[in-house]
Amino acid sequence: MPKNTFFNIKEEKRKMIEEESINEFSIYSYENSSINRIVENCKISKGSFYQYFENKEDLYRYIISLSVEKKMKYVNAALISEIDNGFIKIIKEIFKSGLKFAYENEKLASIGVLLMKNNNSEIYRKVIGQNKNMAIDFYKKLIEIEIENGEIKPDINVEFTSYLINSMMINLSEYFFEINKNNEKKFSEEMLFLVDDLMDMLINGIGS
Amino acid sequence: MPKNTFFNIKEEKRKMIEEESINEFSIYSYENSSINRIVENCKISKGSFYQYFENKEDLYRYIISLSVEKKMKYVNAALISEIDNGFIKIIKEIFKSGLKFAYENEKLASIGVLLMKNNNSEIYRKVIGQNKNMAIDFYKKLIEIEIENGEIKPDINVEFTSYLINSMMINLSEYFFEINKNNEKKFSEEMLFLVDDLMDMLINGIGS
DNA sequence: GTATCATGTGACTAGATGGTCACATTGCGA
DNA sequence: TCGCAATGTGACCATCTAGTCACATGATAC
Repeated sequence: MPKNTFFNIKEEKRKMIEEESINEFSIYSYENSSINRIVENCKISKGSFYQYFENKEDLYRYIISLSVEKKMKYVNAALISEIDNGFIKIIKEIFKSGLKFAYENEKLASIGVLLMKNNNSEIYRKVIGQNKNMAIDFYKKLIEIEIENGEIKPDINVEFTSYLINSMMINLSEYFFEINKNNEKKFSEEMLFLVDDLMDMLINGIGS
Repeated sequence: MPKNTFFNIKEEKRKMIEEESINEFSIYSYENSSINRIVENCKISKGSFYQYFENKEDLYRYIISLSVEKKMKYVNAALISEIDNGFIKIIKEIFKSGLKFAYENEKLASIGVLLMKNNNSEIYRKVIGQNKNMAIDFYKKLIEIEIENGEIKPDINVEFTSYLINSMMINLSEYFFEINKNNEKKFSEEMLFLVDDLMDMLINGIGS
């Protein structure tokens, strides 16, 4: 966590540091990011920076925590409202809220994507660590329940399917970013139809 | 391309340099890899290295070309033998040959994975560049043909589905690596069943 | 006015990096 | 044995990195 000094400085300055850090980490991976660049963009001195944060990792973890906190606000709302409505509805809402988060917090989302991609790095182990399979395990439980309910084929490879759904969520974000980048389209319900397409594919397949 | 000198040196030495470079790039991304480390591991001098290669990029492109060439040998064989057997069979064989390549050339495959992950880096643009969507476009054509043949639903999102299949191939490799790492299982036909599972999911869905 | 303490500063360190270059060694043909 | 060209070398350069530290400035208390 940042030192107390960081929370004592003027809010304007604090926001500036947060903003520039988010910007840096949304462009560069942890390893390739640069404290020098951040302090230069913030127009604060190196010495000041190290009075606010223990080190680079301290700053990174703080920024990640901001991102996680914000994303949780989106996803939790979806989870709570759909918890009793079965697999498809829950997954759909998780995906949609994930997309919405990514659209409304492009840089924070990008930081997450970069971290997830670098899943062999030391910082990944440190930051994600034992929570690595949290999402996958969650999907696994949902699937198992739905198999019992007779909604999902009992002979599918649950482990692999959970992994795949998790990957799809990540891929979906990337696809979404790519479309958004090229087309300059505004985010709309139309974009969320992608989620419906995806879930339809997952449940019913593409074969006719 | 490497300079002529590189192809003049003793084969033993050349193989050594190739091997150590493959090792380095399979662990570190292009940006994080180190020529210093490579020459140290090869026990050649820095000066020698720069008599073989123009620069770091030159070496990297060469190693990538080795990897692509080898992978093509696997995939092309599959393509040629299955070209007339329809979408499912072709995709299955591409996936299977991809897995086989990854298993038998773990480090080369890892280099490819690292490059694909860094799809925002300068080196990605340089090396992959305009071939970025080659695989996706290929899947797109296959799907369109199969829609005409009545084998695939005509109302699916072709663009998105192609993208997804491409992602699946990448995810599959990663999943495969992860399983392989943890279980110390030998590669077997059993592993290839994953591809069958995946394709069954794609065609028929997981719903019952 | 002075003492004290929090905050701000940027030159500096040690360790990397990719790449260069003057020079040393080797091999080979005459 | 000489001469020349190909190959090999590692100290060195400029440039980057994260992190430190002696000092400067500012604010508050008395």
